[in-house]
Amino acid sequence: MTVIFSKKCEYGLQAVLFLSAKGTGEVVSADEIAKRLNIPKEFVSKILQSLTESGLVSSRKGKAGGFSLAKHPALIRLIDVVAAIDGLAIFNSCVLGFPNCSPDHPCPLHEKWGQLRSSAYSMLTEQTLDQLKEKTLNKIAHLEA
Amino acid sequence: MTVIFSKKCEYGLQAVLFLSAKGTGEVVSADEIAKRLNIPKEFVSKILQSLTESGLVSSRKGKAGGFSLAKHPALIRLIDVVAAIDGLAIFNSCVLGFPNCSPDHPCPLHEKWGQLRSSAYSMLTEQTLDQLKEKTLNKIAHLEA
DNA sequence: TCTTAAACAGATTATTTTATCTGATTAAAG
DNA sequence: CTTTAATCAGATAAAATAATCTGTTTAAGA
Ligand code: SF4
Ligand code: SF4
Repeated sequence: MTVIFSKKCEYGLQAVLFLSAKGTGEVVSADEIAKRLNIPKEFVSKILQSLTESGLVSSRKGKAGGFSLAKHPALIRLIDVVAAIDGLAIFNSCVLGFPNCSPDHPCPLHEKWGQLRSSAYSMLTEQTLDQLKEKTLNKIAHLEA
Repeated sequence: MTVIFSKKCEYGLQAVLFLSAKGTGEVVSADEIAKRLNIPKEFVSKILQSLTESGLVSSRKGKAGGFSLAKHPALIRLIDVVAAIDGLAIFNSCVLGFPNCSPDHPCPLHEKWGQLRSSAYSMLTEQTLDQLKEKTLNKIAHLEA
């Protein structure tokens, strides 16, 4: 198998997009998130807890508790979520798994891959949650299909 | 962690690049490959066996046996190796892990990610082993560093 | 106050991926 | 013909990732 983001990170991104689509202040329970996104409840709960520690999400305990975004969606970039969960190592290491990735000792794909890597990084840095609200709502609406 | 290719695939690509750098006909033992690339011998051996089944590599048993490319390096594209090991699912599925990836029900990143995905695919399709010989040799030479 | 529903913390299990082992087969070379 | 060094096949072990469980704390609302 080939993967870009870990499951943790995928779920984290989905959940955070969902929270932003719900509205900035709104508190949503892990249970609802899990049901709407069809992902394991306990798992997404753990992930959101860790994002709470990272300061991207805030949580409220007790009945009617749940999670919400800790900042305005315009201030949360996708890269922030990725950095918090998977880290940024991928943007600094070799596609081919060779050690010592650097322009001094480039691997055979350095030139071409480096460009893609930068593009991906730029994309994740430029995209903020608010920009994706419309599309997120649309995707979630058709999720059962 | 975040990954593009599995370890299997990384090692497979490295090994195949190494074989091509060695010269088309030359037979190299798994032992030598493993030592030069600093990867587990038994593992790379298994991987090359599977690539033999796929028809990209050919093998010779017995003393002085080993592996060599089954075709001219100009005829082996990187995508062929990836397809044989990791498969092509990544080029057909959602970065965010949403189900039902398709232009009909695009996920929030579809537009931007789709472009990167295509670029990556093109790159792997265009690059053949022979084009990377020089750079591979150079990388391997500095591998200990 | 009591019940209920939530986050939270930490342990545990399950699954997948990565790596190793064991023995069989094959072929080169003395 | 025997030794040696290799692939190969299949089982096994180790590590990482994904998922679940168990119990505690917290707060809302009846
Ligand atoms: S191509 Fe070279 S420099 Fe680029 S990631 Fe691979 S090893 Fe590193
Ligand atoms: S962006 Fe949409 S269409 Fe593209 S991979 Fe993700 S779900 Fe699929």
